[in-house]
Amino acid sequence: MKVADAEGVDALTMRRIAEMLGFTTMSLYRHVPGKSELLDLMVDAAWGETEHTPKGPWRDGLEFFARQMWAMYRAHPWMLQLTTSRRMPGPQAMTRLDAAFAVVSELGLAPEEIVAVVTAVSHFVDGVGRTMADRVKAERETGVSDEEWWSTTDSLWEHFTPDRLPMMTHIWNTGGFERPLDEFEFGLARVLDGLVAFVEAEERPAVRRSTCL
Amino acid sequence: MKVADAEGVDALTMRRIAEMLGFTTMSLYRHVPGKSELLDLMVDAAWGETEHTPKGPWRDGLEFFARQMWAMYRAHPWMLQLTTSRRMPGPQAMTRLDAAFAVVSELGLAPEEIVAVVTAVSHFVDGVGRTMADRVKAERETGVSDEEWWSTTDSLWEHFTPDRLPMMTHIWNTGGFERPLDEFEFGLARVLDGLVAFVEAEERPAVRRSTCL
DNA sequence: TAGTGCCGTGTACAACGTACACCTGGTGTA
DNA sequence: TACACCAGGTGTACGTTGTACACGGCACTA
Repeated sequence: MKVADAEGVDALTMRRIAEMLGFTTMSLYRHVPGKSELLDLMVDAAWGETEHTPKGPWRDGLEFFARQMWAMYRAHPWMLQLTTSRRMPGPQAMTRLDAAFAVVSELGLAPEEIVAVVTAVSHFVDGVGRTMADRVKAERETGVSDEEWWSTTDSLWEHFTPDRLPMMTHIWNTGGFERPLDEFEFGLARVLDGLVAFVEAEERPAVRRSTCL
Repeated sequence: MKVADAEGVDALTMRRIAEMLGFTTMSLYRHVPGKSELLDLMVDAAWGETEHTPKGPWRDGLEFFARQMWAMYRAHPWMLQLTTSRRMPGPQAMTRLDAAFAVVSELGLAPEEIVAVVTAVSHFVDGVGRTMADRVKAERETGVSDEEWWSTTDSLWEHFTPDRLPMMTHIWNTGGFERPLDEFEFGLARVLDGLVAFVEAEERPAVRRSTCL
């Protein structure tokens, strides 16, 4: 995890891990069936580092849960480039999920609704996390972050801006991209507002059941 | 893209592409600098397949935008396992984004707010898409989907359910996992509700500017 | 004392992206 | 007509990856 945090998950090879531990590469396979299982363990270990969501007002609890996830993703961006090869969350992630369920359990929601509420929050955090992780990776790989990047952007800009992207040019010219709102803060507040509206509605809107897959 | 859709992005090797086109592997490098640029092109081509977001009531427009993204991700789940090596969206994605900006542009929002609103929706769709993509990948790789999977799940369940996961067991026992709500439909409605609340508020809540990175 | 696992080692292989040197046929210019 | 040029296709080769497989030593038990 130390390597993945610092140099990205691509730098995390079995040989590298072994070298760092002072053993040979193949010795690792005495303790772990393969690399993907090892990555699964890393992911669950990261979940284990987060704090347990406390009981309390449900909106605060959900917000806490989201912020913990966000902190986790910021500390370990590699989590978002991994496909969770197993289909179920690991035990640590399960524990955290359970606590999040508990927070919304006193609202009299149907069980599917409890799941849906927590899932909606997770999906949002996953989404922000992903673009954050991509940004981190791109910065590490290309080295430079601002000086070179924005200059090339400028030239690109002139290339296809004219009238094919009217709104973008307008936003660009009025500085909307220069001082953006915090994507996580803004989105989280909206998602939670939307959930409040759902929970407080006298008759809750029906939602389609999941089609298979 | 045909290969990636059907067999996953891991099956998409340069040799495979060349073979499919009837040329040798290295001939591809006459047309594309490297694989990652080719993947960038694929991603942007997928954006090009979606329909242009029409003008109209802003909530409908945003919903349309989200549904188009969702359809795109369902058709091309591999898009979500790729790290967009370049930092800017391609021209097709740009065009779609521009149309989405246009939809919310008549609300008198500040430019940063326009960006934030569209970004929030995208992040949510990204998040749902990601877990969907993982599920698709897992099903392809492990072959079986239900019969074997749920049986192993059952045994796992007995293992650590007792009292460490009270809410999960409760939800499990009351069938909350068996007939889940559609994650996309549910979440999208909440996110849009939250955005409506934001837009209609007399004084819009301040949001922290993005801290760098 | 012989047997039985656990744990670490070393070599080897297939698959990947791609660098590099080479060939080849069509086109533009003298 | 001659010739240079070069976009586009070919073939071989290299380094890196995950990991299969055969092997060696150690501790412990019957």
